[in-house]
Amino acid sequence: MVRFTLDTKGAPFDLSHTLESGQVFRWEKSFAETEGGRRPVWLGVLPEGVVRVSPGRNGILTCSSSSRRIGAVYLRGYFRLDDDLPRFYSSAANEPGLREAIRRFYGLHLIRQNIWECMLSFVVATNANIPRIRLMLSRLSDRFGEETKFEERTYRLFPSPGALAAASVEDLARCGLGYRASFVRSVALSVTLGSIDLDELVSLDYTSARDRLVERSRGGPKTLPGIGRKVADCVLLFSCGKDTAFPIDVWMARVLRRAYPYLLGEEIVARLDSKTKNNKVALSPQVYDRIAAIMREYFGRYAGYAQQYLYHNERMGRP
DNA sequence: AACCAGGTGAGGA
DNA sequence: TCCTCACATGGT
Repeated sequence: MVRFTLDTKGAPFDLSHTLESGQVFRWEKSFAETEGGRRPVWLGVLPEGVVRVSPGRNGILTCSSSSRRIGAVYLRGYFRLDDDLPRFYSSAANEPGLREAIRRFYGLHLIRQNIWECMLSFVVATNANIPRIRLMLSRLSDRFGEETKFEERTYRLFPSPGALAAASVEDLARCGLGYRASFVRSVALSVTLGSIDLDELVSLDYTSARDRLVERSRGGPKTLPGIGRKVADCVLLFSCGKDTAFPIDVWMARVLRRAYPYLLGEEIVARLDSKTKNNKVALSPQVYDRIAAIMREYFGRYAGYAQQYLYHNERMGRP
């Protein structure tokens, strides 16, 4: 067991907003009674082990972890505490759509998470809601992840590519994955066989990395089935540091339609208004790319951050 | 009890 | 190239 503290003074950081904003799915919140009142305690299962984090007075986080590999330096990188949020905030100070979101979720950070876990998480996330995503990932981990101990309790780490590649589609489906089970297996296989090099994505520019994730090889089968533009953008933003990535899901489509119709133009607004039989927004790859390009140009360097604030604000409902 | 969910790939026009 | 639709399953 390793105890340490993490000083977040000098930079806006809100642990709960960050962990509740739909980027990561293997953190659980509880509460502890202290002399100062009730405070949140977050327990996270990371690739290197288990960690407990609780925000205290003066922006000091009290932490303990199961591994020496998870310490203050690690979490500083994971929570991206060195990001210049004040600069993002001042660049958005007069932006009508963002102002409210920044006020409500002041201190929300993008997280830099493990690429493999992030990729699997958002493959599984397609056409599902967040509670269910958490359930699927927790079942996958319980069934295929390595055991680890922390404070007398056992946890299961996120399963490795090899562990999932070795599983049968039926066994994967038993984790409640539905039709995503075959995607999960194929993606795990591609990573295991080296058809895609995840670490390389970090060094590529955004467009090349996106293409690497999405494209099929010469009309052949996709190397990464289940990974389209939206999933690729999530992976690039939440795990590869591509801060101009701008994932567009149904919530983003809604807020963009409402708050930025003048940027999108009539044609795209009409697309966003049209629904399929299933009452879903019809976002073809081309329209997705056009919207993302417009918003990227509008928000610039902080497009990814803008997306995350707008997304979370929309999901939390407007007061 | 419908309707929805951090979408995608297959198949047809 | 474009559009439409099925898809499993748990949440709300």
